[in-house]
Amino acid sequence: MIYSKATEYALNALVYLAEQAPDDRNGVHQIADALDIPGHFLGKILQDLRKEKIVESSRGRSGGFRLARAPAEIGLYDVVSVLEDLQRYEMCIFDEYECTVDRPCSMVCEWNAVKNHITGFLQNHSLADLQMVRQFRADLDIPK
Amino acid sequence: MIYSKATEYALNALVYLAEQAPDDRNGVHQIADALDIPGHFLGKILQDLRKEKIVESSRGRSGGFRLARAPAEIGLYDVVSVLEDLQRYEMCIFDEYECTVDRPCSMVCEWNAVKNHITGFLQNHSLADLQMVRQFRADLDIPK
DNA sequence: ATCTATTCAGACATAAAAGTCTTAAATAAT
DNA sequence: ATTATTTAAGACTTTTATGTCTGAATAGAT
Repeated sequence: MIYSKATEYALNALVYLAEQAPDDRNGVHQIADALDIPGHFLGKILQDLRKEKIVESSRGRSGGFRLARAPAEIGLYDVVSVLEDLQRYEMCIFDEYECTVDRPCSMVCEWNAVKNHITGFLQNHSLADLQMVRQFRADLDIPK
Repeated sequence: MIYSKATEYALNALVYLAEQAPDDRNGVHQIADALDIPGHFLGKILQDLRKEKIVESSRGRSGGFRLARAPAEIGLYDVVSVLEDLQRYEMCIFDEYECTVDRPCSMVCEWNAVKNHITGFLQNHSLADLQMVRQFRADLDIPK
């Protein structure tokens, strides 16, 4: 993954939630155990996602997390931007300078196309797309 | 920058060296001062680059660093791979699984195209290209 | 009402990245 | 030979990312 562990865990947890019945509450430990990722860390990540209205939670005995809306309505860009500083990807490969269309670097530096590709991918795909990928893999028994 | 500080400093330092007379020795402090980056840290980075034969060094009174070959012969992939684990970029956006052409993920997941774009950029460009970018910017007085 | 499972919130701990410092070894100039 | 300058190497510190723990708040079950 080119992003942090937090983003990786978030994407996996969200796909997990997408695969459950839409109204089911899923406990942090249930998710963490199923995905084999650190439970308390996932808890913090889910709280961040909750603040951005990507998941909903309820406390108490049968509490847990669920998606705040349908997977197709949850864009990857929105998810990733919760946990990553995507401003980084607006910088030129060369250094910290910003690289925009009205600056010559963007003409010379094809890096611009690369970073637009990354950002575009995130903007044009949703959780539903990721979910489909995982389903394909499961169907074909792609090993860990 | 999507890469680490070390990579950023390395690219800047190498472009700096490319702009000097080919046989000149350039001291770490001279480079670090010119680029306003931490001197001792740069020293370690240059040692890593030396071990990979990207720069040469000589000790003593009029010692310093210089490029081991012409800028056009120094590929960005070679430089970046010294300081980054580029294996990361072969992983699927979804998780740590490897995503290759003979696996279904690569057909569904356009992420594959994104990461090939990144890797391809590095493989198809050299220090000389970066140097040209910097020259353009300097000529047009692009501010910091 | 009480018990218990659960999230919430934040403090705490560990690991990795980034940066600093010190000392040794090499070499050119004096 | 001595000295000043420079890289080489590694220990050390700081900062950020990752991960853990604890206790309080909440709400369903009994």
